[in-house]
Amino acid sequence: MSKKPFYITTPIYYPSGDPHIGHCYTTVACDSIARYKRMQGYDVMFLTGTDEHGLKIEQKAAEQGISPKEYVDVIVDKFKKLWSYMNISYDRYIRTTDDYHVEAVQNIFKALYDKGYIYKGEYSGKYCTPCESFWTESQLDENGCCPECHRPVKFAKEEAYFFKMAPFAERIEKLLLETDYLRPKTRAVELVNNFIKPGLEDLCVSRTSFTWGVPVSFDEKHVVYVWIDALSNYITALGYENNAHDDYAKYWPADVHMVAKDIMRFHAIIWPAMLMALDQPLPKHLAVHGWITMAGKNGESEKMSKSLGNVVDPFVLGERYGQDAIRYHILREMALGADSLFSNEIMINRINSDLANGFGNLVSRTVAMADKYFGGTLPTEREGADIDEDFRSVILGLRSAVDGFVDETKIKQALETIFEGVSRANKYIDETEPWKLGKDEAMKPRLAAVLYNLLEAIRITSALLAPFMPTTMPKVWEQIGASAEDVSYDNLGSFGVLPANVTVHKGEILFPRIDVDKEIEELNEILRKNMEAAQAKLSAEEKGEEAPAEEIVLAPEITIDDFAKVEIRVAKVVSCERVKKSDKLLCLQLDDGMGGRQVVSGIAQYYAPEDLIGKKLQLIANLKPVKLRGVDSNGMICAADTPDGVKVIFVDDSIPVGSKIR
RNA sequence: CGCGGUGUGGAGCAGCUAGGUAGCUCGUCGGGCUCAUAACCCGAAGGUCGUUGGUUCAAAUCCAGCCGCCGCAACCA
Repeated sequence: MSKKPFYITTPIYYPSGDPHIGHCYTTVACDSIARYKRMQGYDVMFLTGTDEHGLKIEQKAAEQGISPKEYVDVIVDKFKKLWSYMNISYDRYIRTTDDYHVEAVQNIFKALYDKGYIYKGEYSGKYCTPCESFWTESQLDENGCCPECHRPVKFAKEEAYFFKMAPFAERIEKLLLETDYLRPKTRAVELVNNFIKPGLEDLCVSRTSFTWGVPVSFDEKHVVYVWIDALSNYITALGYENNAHDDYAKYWPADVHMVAKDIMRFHAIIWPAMLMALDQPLPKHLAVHGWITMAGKNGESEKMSKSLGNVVDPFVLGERYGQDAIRYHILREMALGADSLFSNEIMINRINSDLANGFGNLVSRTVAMADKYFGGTLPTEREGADIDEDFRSVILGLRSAVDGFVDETKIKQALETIFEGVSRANKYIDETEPWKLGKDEAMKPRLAAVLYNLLEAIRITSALLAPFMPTTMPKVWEQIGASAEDVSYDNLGSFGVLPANVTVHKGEILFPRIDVDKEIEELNEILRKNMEAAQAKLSAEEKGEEAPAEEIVLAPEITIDDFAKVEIRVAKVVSCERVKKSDKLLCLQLDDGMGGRQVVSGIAQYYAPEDLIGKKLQLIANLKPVKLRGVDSNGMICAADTPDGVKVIFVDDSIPVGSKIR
């Protein structure tokens, strides 16, 4: 009988910086599921990789004066090292720069074009000349400038290819609302309301503004949009539209794509649309998890961020507590959809209470007793008791419960379940009081039965835990004298698997208990140093950039006549209020010396209305009026973009309202 | 009136779909035990279940309004 296939993927990560614990989150979760399914006997394909194209990579490489490929090679190496360190058992690693992937993406793009789902059109939008890139309104920074270089953008058009999304809207809506594709499903409504109901816009799927990407095979000046490139990895890695692999028929459709919530949209909408357009089956599940957030100073959480310098280095943590402890903590806190709080304290407490006190200590005390009372080898004469029954049934119930949770991608619950078994075992020791039995020679058969039951419970719980903590569990098996066969999946459904005369081997402490206060102090010290280093680096970078790299690119030269077209006048703020239902807009009533006017400005994050009232400022007086969030705006006030935000240019109070500025 | 989520003992959460003694983990306190990594086991304290009103014999659970927090979308002339 051939094994059933199981295909699980992480996203392919964007190697614009070093991997951190956020990357570990998804990857460790997928690894655990992959290992569990392998244990169950599935033929597992576990895919991860890196998404190596795009403008940002091109720029990063340019900064360092190396080619994009050289740049990503270095970082990809770091990813692979981390995965190896964290014991990630991926079966295949795809790089979007792999030749076969590039070729396949070209074929996919061509196929979509031939089917009429991709057409050539014109892209128009905000364009940043120095960066040679288009940005959508929402990508622009808080000043309405380029998010990359923070210089002003202008309206421009370029030729581009588009992917028709509309034909798939209805099917996607059904997929999200009526199937269990999306996990957790609570987010489906949000997606449908925000993206599908307003009408799916055609997606711009090619760029001519940079070259680091997959060229469109039939129109070489275009490169394929990174998301089309990236999402395709899930099938190209199996050999779809290429000859490097031949696993597509076997593994597709994927059983689980796991992603973090920030890229849910692409996987929930664009990816299904692509597959529908290609006439391919859809993946079975999209498991969306939250972010690891750092517990901040005031108990507030902040997203992990490199610029904040609060990224916890997985290598450092692994060094201190062991990879499995890190894996355990990540998995144990993971909830689908919700963010999970990460702090040194939470992690250490978790390691102590579950791993050291709970599981580790259970192994330790059991093995120690077998050693002490029987010299390590149990006698075969046994005496059971009623009390054993409940214990045994709890332990034997674990496997099917865990199976269920793993299938639902509920890793946290799976682990909780196993640890209920661990607790039950610790309780069993108290119920049976083996230390008393040990004092009475006549009770030796009873004692042997108790210890044997405990070893069996450890065998079963440790085997169930092995997919989650693959490094430590084999050490447990060593200690309880279990063979590889003893801990196979099939043997987790019954007691009596270990040999009756099993011999234990007392070993090292599995999870040493951690001194919380001392450890937190040390970790905070490390964190503080990291922060300082990050800050120093940041300011050094800024300085470096501001001096030579500060090549301020000026807009094209204009004549004095051009300038004369702009009419700047002094105006006084009469009143000011926030535009309701808006985060960024203030509505100003100005005395402009011409009867007054209303101007809307996007500075609500920097100024409170009362900060402005009574002040004089510069007004672009002849700007074409527009409506912003339904409010008329007749002009624009002058403000400077600074690293600390937007600063309005106030005018000396002695200058009369209405004065022309030139 | 953009959309959605959420508000439960000190902390983090479950319970809410199918109303009926408020539960789990950690922490705190008391007790027990000594095989064990000062670990383990038992017990206790601690909650007007955001708020107001409604339905009901009965509401954390259903309905309506309000408040707070979070996310998404919009908004930056």
